[in-house]
Amino acid sequence: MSGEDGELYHHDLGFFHDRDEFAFHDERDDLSSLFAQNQGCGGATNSLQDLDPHAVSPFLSLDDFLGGSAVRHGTLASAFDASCLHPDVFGNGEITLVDSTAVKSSNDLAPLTGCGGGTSPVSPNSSVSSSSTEAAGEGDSGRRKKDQLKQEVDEEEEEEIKQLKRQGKAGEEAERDKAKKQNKPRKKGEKRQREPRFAFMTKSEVDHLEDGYRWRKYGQKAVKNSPYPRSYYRCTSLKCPVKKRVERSYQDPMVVITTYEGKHTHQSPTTARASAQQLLAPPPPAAASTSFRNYLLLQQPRAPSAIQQHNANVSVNLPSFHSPLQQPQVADYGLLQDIVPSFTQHSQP
DNA sequence: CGCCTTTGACCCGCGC
DNA sequence: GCGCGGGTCAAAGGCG
Repeated sequence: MSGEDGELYHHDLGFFHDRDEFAFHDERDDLSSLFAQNQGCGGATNSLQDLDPHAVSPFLSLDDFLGGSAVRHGTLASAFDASCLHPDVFGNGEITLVDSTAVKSSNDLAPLTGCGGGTSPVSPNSSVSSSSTEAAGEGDSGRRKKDQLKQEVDEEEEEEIKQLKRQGKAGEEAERDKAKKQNKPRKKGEKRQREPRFAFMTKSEVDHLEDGYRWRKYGQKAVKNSPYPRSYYRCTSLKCPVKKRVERSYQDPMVVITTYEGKHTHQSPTTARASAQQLLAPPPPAAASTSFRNYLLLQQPRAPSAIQQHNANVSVNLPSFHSPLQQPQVADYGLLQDIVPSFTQHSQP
């Protein structure tokens, strides 16, 4: 991330930095003011956008991120009990703070994004989430272009590799050729679109949060102005484009910032298992209900309040979210069901 | 053996 | 044009 993106990040850090004002805040008053400050996140005021000149592009709502599946915003808002604090944590988007009571594990979080994580245990903690799409902004345009081109090229390259192999070229060599080519833009002026992103802040001692998917770490970079490195993960599933970045806040080492990018093109292993189980037997009525989806259900009746203090010391509301009473659309089930396998299986005690 | 992490090198875009 | 920083690649090594 460089250039504007970096700037964005720093703007965000302006928020992030200020742990006293942003994440896991303890002061209700401050949160209130914060919230008031940030109503622009889909609301009428765009103070944050004013703060951040780059954050002018259309936000990607959670709906958008969730593949257009009409996730009930109100539900999410309530569930996250969070407000949009900044339109662009890692681009342009929305942030939600997640109540610690909501997030017993990353398993509860990531499903929301349709992306997911590793296998490490997770401590129950508060989180912040943010959806974003840098495709809209100029922020990461460079990398975006590259990625887009890379994806566009992938299929062609694949064909080329096959041809090369047929021509006697070693597969490995062909792969390398492909890799090299991937870094070269195919056409001038063609803009690469970044996958939608969705970021969480999670208070956790564990960096890599379990979210039902399998990930392979493919890189790690030192983060400027931070003693903590940023790790890059990729979904191990074949042809699944989802990536995630995990970094620890240097302001609050307990805070892990996880950014998902892209949508899974497959079921999560957890989901698959759950589905299989469902086929075999009806879900237990009181199964361990730590699923985020479960939490969503619990929270549904609640109106998205601007400020609600929780254990996590975060409060929020997503101004852009619809009322929780709004009729859920069919799609409500679509991606969420995909990503939160246990949702329908865990009934309330 | 397969999968994963580590890590240095590399590429690219952006700002100066 | 250069340097910086973010993101990615891929070889090497570890682990079960």
